[in-house]
Amino acid sequence: MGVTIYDVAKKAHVGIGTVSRVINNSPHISPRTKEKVLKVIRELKYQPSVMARGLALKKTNIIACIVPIFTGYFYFEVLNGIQQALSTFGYDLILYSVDKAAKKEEVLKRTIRERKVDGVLLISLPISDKLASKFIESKLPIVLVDNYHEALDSITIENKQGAFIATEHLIKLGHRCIGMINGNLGSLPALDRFEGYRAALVDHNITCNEKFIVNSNSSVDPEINQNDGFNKKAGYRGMNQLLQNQNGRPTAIFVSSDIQAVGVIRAIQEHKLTIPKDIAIVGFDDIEMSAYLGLTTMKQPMFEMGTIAVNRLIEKIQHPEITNGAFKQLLHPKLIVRETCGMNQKIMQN
Amino acid sequence: MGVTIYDVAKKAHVGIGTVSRVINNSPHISPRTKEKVLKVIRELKYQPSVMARGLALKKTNIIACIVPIFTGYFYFEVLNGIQQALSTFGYDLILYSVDKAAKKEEVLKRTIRERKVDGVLLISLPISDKLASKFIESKLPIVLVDNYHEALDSITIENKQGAFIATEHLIKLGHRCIGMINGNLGSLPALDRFEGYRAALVDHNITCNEKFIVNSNSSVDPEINQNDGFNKKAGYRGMNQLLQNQNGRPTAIFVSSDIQAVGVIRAIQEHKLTIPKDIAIVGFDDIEMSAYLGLTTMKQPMFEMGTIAVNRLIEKIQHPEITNGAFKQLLHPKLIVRETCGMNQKIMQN
DNA sequence: CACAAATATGGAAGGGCTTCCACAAGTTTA
DNA sequence: TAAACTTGTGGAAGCCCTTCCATATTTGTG
Repeated sequence: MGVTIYDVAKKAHVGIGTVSRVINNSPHISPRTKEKVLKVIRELKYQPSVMARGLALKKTNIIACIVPIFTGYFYFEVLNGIQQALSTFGYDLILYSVDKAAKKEEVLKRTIRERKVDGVLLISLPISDKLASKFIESKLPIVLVDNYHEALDSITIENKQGAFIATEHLIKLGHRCIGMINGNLGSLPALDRFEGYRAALVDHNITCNEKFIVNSNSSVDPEINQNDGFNKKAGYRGMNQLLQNQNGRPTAIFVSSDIQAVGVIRAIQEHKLTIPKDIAIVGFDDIEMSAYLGLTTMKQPMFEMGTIAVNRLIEKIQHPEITNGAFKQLLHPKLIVRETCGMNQKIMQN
Repeated sequence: MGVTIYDVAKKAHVGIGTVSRVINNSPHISPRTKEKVLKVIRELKYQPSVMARGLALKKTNIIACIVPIFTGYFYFEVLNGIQQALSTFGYDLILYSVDKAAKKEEVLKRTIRERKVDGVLLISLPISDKLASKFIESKLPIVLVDNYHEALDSITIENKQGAFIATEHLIKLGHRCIGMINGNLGSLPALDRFEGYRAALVDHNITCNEKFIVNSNSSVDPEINQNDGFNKKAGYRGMNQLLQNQNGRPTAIFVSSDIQAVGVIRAIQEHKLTIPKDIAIVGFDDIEMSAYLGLTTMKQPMFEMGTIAVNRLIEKIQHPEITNGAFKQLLHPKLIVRETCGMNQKIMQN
């Protein structure tokens, strides 16, 4: 708040370069001077100015994290992983939450232009080819989490495989009439999960009834479109829609996200049906709440996704020569069996 | 990424001061030159360096937001409000999530020293007298949200009043044996809510049975202590504890947070009891999920808290002469009646 | 029309750091 | 003992802005 490197230099009877070297742990400095300078720094409570350093170094020690307008534990968990990893590297996190695609574009472009951050983490948000190449050109490191682009580094999970496992689990439990409640097919995860679901049915020679597949494409209700349809309301609406079908109903449903499952469960209960007796459910994500709902689901390693992303990003910041798009981490979801699939009665532990 | 104010000045055949004035909308500039400079800026895609500007101005246009390690919609909502308000002012948000008290101290001290941010928002986190005066002394603006300190500005909600209303609602529904499941009494909100609960009972001449009051003080389980006991597990454990009581059970319970209520509901269901028939519930917070649980609760204006906090903080940044501690905004929670209290059968709308 | 006042503009200084070059002092080598 | 390296240190220059002061230009007034 006033004490600068000059004050320290003067009081320690050394040059500013020496002080700078001490701060930055430069090897070419004698232990004696180092100690002397350190002492003065302590006395004066000197703290280097982040701004000045940033200006000289063209580095901010901040990374930007762009998330959809967050309304889900998924982002919480991922952000927690990011935070934790980041702090071990001494980086700070600027958070941008964007509601609509237009704003996303604007934020991304601005981060490139402004150079306020050393790197960017883009969570669950697709990126256009044009913007992707802008990033490459600008040499601003970026890592995608839970989304994919050919030319950029990314961390994704095996959505298709996960959906396959989830659906197969229901099949193995004897279900032959399995519906799916999905998010917006325009999003990659939703599409992949749909394909995995279908593949499992095909694999087991089960014809899937198109009537029992609901996705939340282009609803007029903006709330339902939020987050690519991965939200409670979309689940609630989807399930109601499915249950209104007069030609019977499925005995089991694969729901493409746990958050939707909350709405699905609600809808089922309102129809006076019982889970899993009347309808069994498997979700996807394993958000914190899922254990309390007894929800069988595919667990995503969310926290881990965050830490992996940070590690890669820091690596890229430190080694700018690393080529973009070489890193494609694929994580595997894991089946967590609870009650809604009808296999266990109780797994909650106190 | 290279084009500076000098490049613009040269190409536009003006001085750097003129360019600076154009960027900053200084009034003393002729429309002609302004247009000329603006044109060059566009051509060169010039973007002022945040760092350099920060150095010259001693301003970063970033504010820090410190939250408990977030695992609750409450913070989501507040953060959303903050984000939204901040972006209208052109500020960015650095997020720090702290797990333990020691880290909180460290983060706070660091923000003061580093001067990386123009202001601080402290969410749901108590602050020591010592640190509070350090902030005042440092002239770094700070606003507390969901917590209180005499000497600092704060936005809190009427916890006591809210708890009173919630409890009274149960009383009015005919309940006479009302328990409470609370967070950690060491936290102000928990204490206030407890007082409100008791005041309501006293007001209606109901003696409260100490056996039916459970709080999550100092559990050995760190998970239960997290977030001052406002978490699912604490609710789950608390309810189980209450139900193990051999001398009967209350007919209604006031739960001090919706997130705990999730655990409470779970525990009740596992005991094969029905809500609200066997036990009625009223929560506190009205997190997003509450509607889907049919949970009657006290709604906190979370989003609004965020925006109010930002407005005040920006005001303080712009007018450093404003005295600290003069601003004490008290918001009022509102009763949202759903099903768990036994009053309505269904309020969910599609 | 002359001169004062208002307005517009250029650019040096300053903000606090890192880095590089130059040089001093100490050490090794032939 | 001189020459050739090492090692440690000082401080100018550079990073890119804003601001202030000096100067140039325009406008207004009697």
